[in-house]
Amino acid sequence: MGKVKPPRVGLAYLLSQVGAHAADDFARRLKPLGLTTQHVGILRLLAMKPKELTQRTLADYLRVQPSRLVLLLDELERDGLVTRVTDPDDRRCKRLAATKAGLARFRQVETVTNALEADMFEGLSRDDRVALIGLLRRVAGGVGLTPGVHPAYGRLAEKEK
Amino acid sequence: MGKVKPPRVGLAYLLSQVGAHAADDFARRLKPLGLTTQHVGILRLLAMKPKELTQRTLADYLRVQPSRLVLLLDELERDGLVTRVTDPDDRRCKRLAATKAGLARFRQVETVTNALEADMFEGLSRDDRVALIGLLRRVAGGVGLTPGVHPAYGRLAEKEK
DNA sequence: TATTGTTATACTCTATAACTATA
DNA sequence: TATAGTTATAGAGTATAACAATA
Repeated sequence: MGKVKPPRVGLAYLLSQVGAHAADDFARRLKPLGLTTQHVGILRLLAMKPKELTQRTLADYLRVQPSRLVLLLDELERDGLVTRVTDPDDRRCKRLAATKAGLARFRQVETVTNALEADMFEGLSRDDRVALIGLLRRVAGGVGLTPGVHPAYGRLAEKEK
Repeated sequence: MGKVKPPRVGLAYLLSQVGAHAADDFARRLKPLGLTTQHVGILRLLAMKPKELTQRTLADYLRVQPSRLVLLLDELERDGLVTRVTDPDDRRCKRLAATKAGLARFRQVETVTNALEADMFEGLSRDDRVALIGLLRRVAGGVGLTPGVHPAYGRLAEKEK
């Protein structure tokens, strides 16, 4: 069945392959918590308790379609993790905030993340990990990635260039 | 508009973020060639001129659904990059091969890849790149990734575990 | 008239199962 | 009966445009 020799691939491929594995593994571990990576991206920001964060601001930052954000927030709100409150000063806007349950759920996510990293980088020493982080940060900075904003959110990146 | 402070993220997140960027950038550069990353995954294997490669074998190796592979091969065949020949010994099987045009197209892909890597890792020295490759290979090996098989092909990875 | 959030719609990608032809 | 390839169908994700409420 498996008579196929592995082809040679470059650094970018390797990076994308390992990165995709990390994302898949994370998504799998998130499932028992009833969350997707997109939910977590939202919770991660709301957990910092930013003031005056509206759906529009969040959509712009994460590069999600506002219409997509509606559905994601519907789910988070239904589970009691997030609140949407109409702004009294501008009744068009809704102020977003994480609930206590939302913050607690996010701490669970952090536990999941720690477990993932422990497994995934088991073979790497402390120094190795520091070196890897440093190299990746330099690449990320070089190509202009925003810290904490995952490209998978909006594939509109294609249009920007 | 952008009053959001960047949250702290870990190594796995950084990896997935940079990896997703690499994949997006590659897909963007592939578009003028009329190919997707999935097409390239197939071409990459066929460019090694393996003997007796059938659709079933390819699907198992790449972890694509056979039904999905049909469509991908339809496109590659329509563009004259790949041939499907019914095996005379077992008329159910089709032997796959890259055409001359297919091999030429794949060389163009390699040029695109080189350009991508030159841009993406511009800020890294030769030694940095070697170090990064080494670290990533160790992670890839540690989590059991198959060289040259991108997780994005089959999301059925979720079921295996 | 412009903007926020929402709804409706279409399109792509993936997954499943049913079908055919061969064995 | 089992397998290789194909087709059909349904589901999730994404994108666009249209819409109601508010400014």
